Amino acid sequence: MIAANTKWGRSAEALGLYRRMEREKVKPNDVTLLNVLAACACARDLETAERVVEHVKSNEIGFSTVLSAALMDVYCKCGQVLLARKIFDEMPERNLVCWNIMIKGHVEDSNYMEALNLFRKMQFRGIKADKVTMASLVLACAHLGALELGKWLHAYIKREGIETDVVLGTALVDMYAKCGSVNNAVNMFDEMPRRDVMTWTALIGGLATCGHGEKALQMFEEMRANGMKPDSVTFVGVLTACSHAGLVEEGRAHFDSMSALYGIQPTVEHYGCMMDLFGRAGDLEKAAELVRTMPVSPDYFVLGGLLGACRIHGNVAIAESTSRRLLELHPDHGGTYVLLSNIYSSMGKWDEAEGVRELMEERNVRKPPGCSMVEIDGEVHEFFVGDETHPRSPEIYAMVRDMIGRSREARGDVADRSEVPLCIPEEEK
DNA sequence: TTAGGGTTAG
Repeated sequence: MIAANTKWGRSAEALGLYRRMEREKVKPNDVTLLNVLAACACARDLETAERVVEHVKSNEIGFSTVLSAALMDVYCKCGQVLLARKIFDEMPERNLVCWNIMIKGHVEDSNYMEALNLFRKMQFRGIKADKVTMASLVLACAHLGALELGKWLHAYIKREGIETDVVLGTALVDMYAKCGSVNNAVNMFDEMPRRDVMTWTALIGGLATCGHGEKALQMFEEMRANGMKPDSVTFVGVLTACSHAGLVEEGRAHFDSMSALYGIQPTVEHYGCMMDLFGRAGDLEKAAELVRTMPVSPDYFVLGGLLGACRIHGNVAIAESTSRRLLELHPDHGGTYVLLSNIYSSMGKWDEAEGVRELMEERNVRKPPGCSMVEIDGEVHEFFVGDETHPRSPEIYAMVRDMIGRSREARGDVADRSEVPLCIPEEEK
């Protein structure tokens, strides 16, 4: 009963059954506890997992490889990666599943380098990776923006004859799109023999954020023509495509079709996209009105996005009311202060800008420095804003200068590329 | 009866 409930996504019922066993003093065996841990992993229930650990210890059941793996997975999913890693490091025997759980755990913890490190160790020990290992590693590359590494993983998958099923295929589509390689994402998508909603959604969202809004909407039409039903996440991609491509009316129509045609109720994410749609298009009043009237309360993303739009379009009034709300919600978030102060200073309101900086000082709020990662020759380098200590800094700044120059040229902002500063000016650090 | 992988707004 516990296994079946877990399998069908009813982890609360599964955990309820385990509590009932405890009450009725029915002794679980190792298989019961394994299933309970699987339910804990689904429900992110650390407390019950700790009760299972106590039970294993006090009843001389012992931690088999499988039971330890299940526990590691609970720890990873509950954000306790170090606890999982301790079990992993102390295990007398590790099979492929253990490695896969730990690699995914590090990826979820944003520790992509450690995930890739484990993959290296795995190869060193002669353990063959499978499609599950690869999906996690490809995801790590997607987060890092490590295109060359991602391409290498793709080649490795082909060379080792690892099956590219719909999950791994979707991960590759997503990785290529997140690394900005639209052609590779589309090619991967075309190559796949089977695609599901997530595959289509990954491509649509990827095209949208890479600046191919029209193509994303075209794929959305193709998706529907293929009889594939979009879900709530698909619409986030569709609305992103509209806002990035400046297609206000299309965006509005798609937003309305969500509930009318598909019975999908818009969530805060979708309202965020709509706010962005109006904000990017320069209609700050409409963006602000949407934030005022939306049926779900706007979160940090929505309000922060509105404040960002105010900076782009230089709207002080809406910026002030929005940052008031943001500062009430998150008084120790440095980004809000910096953004508001930059809005003031960009309009020559130096006293107000200084006032915000002083408030920040008073409240002892710090803004963590912005950080970028750049991949050169398959190696990922991390740079902080104004960082000149990295040995490859001059090269990176030259690249950034060139990129900014090109985008300004494309927008017609600056004709002469030499006007773009080589280093980030002191005051922006 | 038995552990692992993919899509989400500024």
